[in-house]
Amino acid sequence: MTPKQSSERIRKSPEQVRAAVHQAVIDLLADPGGAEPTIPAIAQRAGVNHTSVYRRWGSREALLADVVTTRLERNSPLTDTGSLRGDLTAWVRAGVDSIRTPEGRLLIRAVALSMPGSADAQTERDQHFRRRLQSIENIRERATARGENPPPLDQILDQLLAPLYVRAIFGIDPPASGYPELLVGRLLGNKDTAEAI
Amino acid sequence: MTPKQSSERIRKSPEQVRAAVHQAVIDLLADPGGAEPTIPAIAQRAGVNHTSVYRRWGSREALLADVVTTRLERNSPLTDTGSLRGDLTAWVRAGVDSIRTPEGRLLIRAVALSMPGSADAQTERDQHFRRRLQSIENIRERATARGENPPPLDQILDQLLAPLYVRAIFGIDPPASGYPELLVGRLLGNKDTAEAI
DNA sequence: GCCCTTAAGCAAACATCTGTGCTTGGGGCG
DNA sequence: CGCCCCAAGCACAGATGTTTGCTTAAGGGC
Repeated sequence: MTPKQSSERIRKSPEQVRAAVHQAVIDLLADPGGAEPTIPAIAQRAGVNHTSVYRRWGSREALLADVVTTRLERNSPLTDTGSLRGDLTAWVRAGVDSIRTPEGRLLIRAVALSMPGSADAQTERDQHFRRRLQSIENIRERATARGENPPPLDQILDQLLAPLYVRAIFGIDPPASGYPELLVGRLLGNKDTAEAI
Repeated sequence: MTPKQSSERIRKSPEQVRAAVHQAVIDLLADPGGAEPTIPAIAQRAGVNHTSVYRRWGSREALLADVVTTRLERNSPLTDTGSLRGDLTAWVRAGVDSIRTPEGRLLIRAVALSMPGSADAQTERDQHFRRRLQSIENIRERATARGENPPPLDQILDQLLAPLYVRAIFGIDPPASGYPELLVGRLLGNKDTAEAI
């Protein structure tokens, strides 16, 4: 086994390719000046041949969907705080933190918008959305088990998820502080909390 | 001057080009099976030369923004109903009607997705958004002139505009009836004592 | 240790999008 | 009626993205 010289071409393993490409997507999305990253650009950044990307993922949308899914899988903050209000607030706070970073915003933008009207894309989009709603469903079920009476899913969609997504997509920063409490307060009613308007 | 035979090339007037291209964008967006329409595809569908499109609009984003703006301009239902609640309800109802049609949904989706992270695109996006918010601002100003106390713009964004946009983008149908009243009711309070909060 | 399947790398063709110089039709204006 | 300017159309060139055939390294199974 000759030690790999600097001039020696080394071939990445499939797992290395996967990791490098994922990281490259994140990096390029997070770059504020850059436009929509193309597959050749991603491949170059990752240091892999672009044909490897084409053959493995097939399309830009599939690649983005893979990255986003992996990413969201990692941070599902389903900690049980003991109350519906606490769970929802934590959930929103995680979302707010996520959309504060350019990377998070652009990931959401990417997944929300990368799928055109084609049929299979619709399926993928639905799956993404199902995942997001599933975590809310878990929170609702826990609340029901506690004897609380959670609002219907539609209302949570309108009042918690929608503001986060629209702000992420259009790049509108949420208020600096207290935003999770504000949204949840509007949803559940402002109880004894000293809220500012 | 030979009368224009069928084989004779006839040149469209600028206004005809504009109309044909706009219609082509709508048609291609509304086609469920189609992918993101490109400028050559749009031009071909419109029966104009693609260079005409490039020279007049310059970019795909600018074209889409133009179509959407024109479209939204047409149905700006800024009728004065005499009350803040009435004005807002009418505004939401127009939005709901718009996103019930595939064409309306896809237009909103298109304008949201057409702007990448680049700097000038950010400007265009802001302009689009400003237009939408401007009509809300008008409603707020009228309310203030009447002596009513309208909620801040941010709150209207979160509670009226965001649900509409998210439902449009993700293709989630709004409730069959009473949705405008429901959203406005959550914003202003469901009783007629609207100064609660 | 050897073979065999898998997938990365390479090069080249291929398709598509984007932009430019030029010609010419069409409508407004004197 | 005739001139002039604007913009649509055309042909072509350049850039970029996409796909394919082939070679060969890497890792697993026997």
